[in-house]
Amino acid sequence: MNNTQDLPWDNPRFRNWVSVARACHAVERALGAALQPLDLKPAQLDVLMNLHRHPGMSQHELARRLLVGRSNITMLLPQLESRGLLRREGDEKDRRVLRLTLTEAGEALLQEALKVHTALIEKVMAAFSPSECDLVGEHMRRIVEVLKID
Amino acid sequence: MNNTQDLPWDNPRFRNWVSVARACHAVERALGAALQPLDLKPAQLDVLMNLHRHPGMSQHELARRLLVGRSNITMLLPQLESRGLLRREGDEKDRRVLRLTLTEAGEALLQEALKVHTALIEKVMAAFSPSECDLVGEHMRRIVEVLKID
DNA sequence: ACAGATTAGTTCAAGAATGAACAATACGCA
DNA sequence: TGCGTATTGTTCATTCTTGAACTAATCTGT
Repeated sequence: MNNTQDLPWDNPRFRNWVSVARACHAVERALGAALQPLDLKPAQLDVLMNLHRHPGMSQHELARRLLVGRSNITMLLPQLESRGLLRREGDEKDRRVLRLTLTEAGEALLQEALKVHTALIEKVMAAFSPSECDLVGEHMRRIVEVLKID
Repeated sequence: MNNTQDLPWDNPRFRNWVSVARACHAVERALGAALQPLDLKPAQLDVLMNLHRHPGMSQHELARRLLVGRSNITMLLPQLESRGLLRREGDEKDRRVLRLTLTEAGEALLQEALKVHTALIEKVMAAFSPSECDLVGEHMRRIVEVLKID
């Protein structure tokens, strides 16, 4: 141990954010393992979840929502499309954009994956009381907003 | 919007964890951008931070602490070593392990990077009161413990 | 109407991260 | 002592992600 310098580990915000980041990393890893039987990666599940909630999204909208590059979406979608989980159809009005929707198979797989995902999160968040849980969520959503402005 | 199914978005734990994950992702991305002038990636900063706090760590210990594969460490270290930021020296007792320590240059660069990192986190965590902040940190550390057992 | 600037999506090469297979070393127990 | 097992770190092939350059389509201002 080395604390002779003026370092930020006794700064509560710093120390606790580091813990948040570690926990996220750990949960992401656990989710990847838990999804293996469904042959889905966390990034692919994110796509399915977003398309379920916002059917008809464009690829660009999806990329922004996932905080990811547009090219990443381009690389990600064909895997899912060829598995018959989603459809890409050209927009009539604007022929540059492709509208994305889940197929029946996509919805069905999403349901299975969400069972796994929910179970993991329930386990991990069990120690949060409802009010703590909502408080944290509110703060986190504000963080994303603050950084979006940057 | 599509909420005709029995989906977990009205489950507070689920919805709020998703927000946590998004915020982490956003902060990671912002950190990457902020560290660019120092020619450091977030993963490399993690290495420096851990070696500062635990000098003489082995690569295996470092990998476990970062929740990362050993091979990742093997790929990561030469970049930092060749920049003169850390030393790898064989352990006398056990000739399999390599002990890792920061050089003066490594400590100096770490100080610079921590200024950037701390400033970002301060900005992002500004809305947390001290007690909220500690509460969240405690929960997150417990999450990592829970998953470590798995 | 039309030249210039924007925007959506793709391609491609480069950079990370992963896991399985491997070499060298250490340990444990007869 | 010595044999079988653990562990440490490396290598390598594969997969993911990224950002810059590119094409096609749309919008804007005159």
